[in-house]
Amino acid sequence: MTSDAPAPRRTRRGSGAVTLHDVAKLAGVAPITASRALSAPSQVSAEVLRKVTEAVGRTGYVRNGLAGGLASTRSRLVAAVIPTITGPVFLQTIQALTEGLAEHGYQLMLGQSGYANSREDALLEAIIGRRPDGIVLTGILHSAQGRRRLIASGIPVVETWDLTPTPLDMLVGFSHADVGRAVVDYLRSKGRKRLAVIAGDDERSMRRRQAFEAAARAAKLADVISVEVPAPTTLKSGRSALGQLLQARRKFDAVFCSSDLLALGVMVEARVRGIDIPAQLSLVGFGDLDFAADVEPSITSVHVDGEAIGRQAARFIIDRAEGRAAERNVVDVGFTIVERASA
Amino acid sequence: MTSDAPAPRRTRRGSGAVTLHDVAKLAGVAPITASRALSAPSQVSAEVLRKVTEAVGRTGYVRNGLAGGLASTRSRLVAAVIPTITGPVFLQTIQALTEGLAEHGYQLMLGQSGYANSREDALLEAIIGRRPDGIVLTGILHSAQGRRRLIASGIPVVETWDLTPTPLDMLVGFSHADVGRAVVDYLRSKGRKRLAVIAGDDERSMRRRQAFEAAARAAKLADVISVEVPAPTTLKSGRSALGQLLQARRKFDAVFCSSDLLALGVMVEARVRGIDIPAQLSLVGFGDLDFAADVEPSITSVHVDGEAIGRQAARFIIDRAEGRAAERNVVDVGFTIVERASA
DNA sequence: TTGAAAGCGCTAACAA
DNA sequence: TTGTTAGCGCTTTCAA
Repeated sequence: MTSDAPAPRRTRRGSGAVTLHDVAKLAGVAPITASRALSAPSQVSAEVLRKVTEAVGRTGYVRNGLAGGLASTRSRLVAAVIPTITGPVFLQTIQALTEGLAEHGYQLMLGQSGYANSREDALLEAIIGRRPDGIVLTGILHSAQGRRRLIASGIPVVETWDLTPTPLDMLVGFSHADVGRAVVDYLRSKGRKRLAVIAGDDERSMRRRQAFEAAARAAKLADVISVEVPAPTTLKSGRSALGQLLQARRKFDAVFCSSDLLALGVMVEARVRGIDIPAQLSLVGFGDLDFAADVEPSITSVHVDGEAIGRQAARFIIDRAEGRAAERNVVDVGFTIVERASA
Repeated sequence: MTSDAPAPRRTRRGSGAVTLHDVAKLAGVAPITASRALSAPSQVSAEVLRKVTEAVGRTGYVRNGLAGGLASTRSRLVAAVIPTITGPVFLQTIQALTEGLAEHGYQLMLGQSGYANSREDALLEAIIGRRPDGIVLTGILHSAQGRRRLIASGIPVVETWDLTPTPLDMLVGFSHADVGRAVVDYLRSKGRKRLAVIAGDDERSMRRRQAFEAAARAAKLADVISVEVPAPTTLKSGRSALGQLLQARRKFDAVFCSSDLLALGVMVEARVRGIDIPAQLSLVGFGDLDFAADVEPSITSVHVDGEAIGRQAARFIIDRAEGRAAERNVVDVGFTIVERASA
């Protein structure tokens, strides 16, 4: 048998992995049929399904998502942008998001923007270039150019952990201003009148702080004493912030911290200085991290359901990707003040 | 002018985004030339570079990474698998990894395997399907099938936070057994003789614990009293574990905890029970989290440079992806015991 | 229910 | 230095 087929003039070898083509050949069907057997089994006869499934098993075939994404313009990739993974605030959200996505075959890409807007534009470009089916933003998008680009890309966006009046697209969060006001109410109900606040210098902490200050003013309380600390907040900055508050030489009987870590720092420092919490000083944290309930005294904290935020964000994006119309684009998950020993 | 070109028989509309083709046309060059201008500017004349850059600016072109990845079999995607993002241990590693990758245009995909091996196989399939240029494993890969699959995929793998004698591929970590032994030495040098340990039930914590117990035995100390707590460890489980140790009604003058969170729990519980740390009880944590230095008393802890691990993992993968031969496949980052007030 | 053809947007291989 | 051609592996469109 002479082979007089022209020799291939160029060869390009791919990854060498098993392709759908191989599976189809082994199963004795066309590639497209094998494709359907895998992605829409109901559209295919039982016999074909069997043969394809068997061929997949024998070859160890794993679908090439890049090729699939290119062909279908659905990458099943979702990007999440957070300021930094080291801050504990968003972790539950990211966890729930990852899981919610994984259940539907979507994979999370993680990007860190930093608390400054330094890397933001580059990050956004890298993300958009991967053609994700959605982008989840936690924390503000600083750069106007970035916002424009995102909108121009047409990629569904979910902003989280906030409730802006002008969402880019979809939104899951709660009102930080309401938190500030609610904590004032709470402290007043405990008979506290001289309020202080320790807050990170990130956008949202500042919003809580401002509302806190305004509410105190509205309630005719003494001016709130404020200390600003750099984000991300730490136990250490909580300690030194309490020191600063004391130096101000104005009395205060309650402190609202913009994170539980700060609150813990205040607690440590207060003990060192012989200040009794809650007798002399009420303490309210934010975030209701795991440990808040288990330190002594336990920390009263503003609880936010970060998990619900992540789950809802996943749902938003998947619904959009699968072409389901959403009933609404904004979800307010609210918050609660969990009363414990510290206040 | 009659157009008698045959009408296109099928049309398929892509994402609608600007393509390299558009950019090339606008710049008056061939697509491949535009491609080179963007990915290897040095291979292109200044004039071409200028025209292409301008065209990119005017169109807002963003490269389609899926298409590029498919064509070049280099996705510039790297997957990281961690047990859960909620445990604070790996965060610094993930952060450094993300950053190290981003600097070179690589993007991180995050997967959570859970501490059980439940989702592991599905996760691995989802990851391999994305054809990442590398996979970073933090935490053990339980499933044998998973390991086989990973190897079969040919994707570079970096295992981290450990030093196994039989790495799948590349490895950055330190010896957990050495940690256990070093802590025994340390406590002995402080005159402690009756040791206890509180350890999470994950693979590596157990390895530290076993070495700790063995070293105590080798040093002819009394048998170590052990309490095992479920991973991920919490402050709460640290508190109750101290309670359990005390119930054992055997004296002990030092506790080694498999995480700083556990150690903090022990500290809280000890204070509640009137046990003086470090006078009556020495306390050593693990991880040297942020807060360890700032609580009262500060916590002596085993410091591991999680950041270095992440950076090295990024370097490993990028070197491999760019075809640079590595000098070595295993890096031991070691650890140090940071002496503080608690021991 | 199955298949043939075309092409998603890019880059490797080759040629000029 | 630039361009031509041919895919990468999959899924959409259209047809049977």
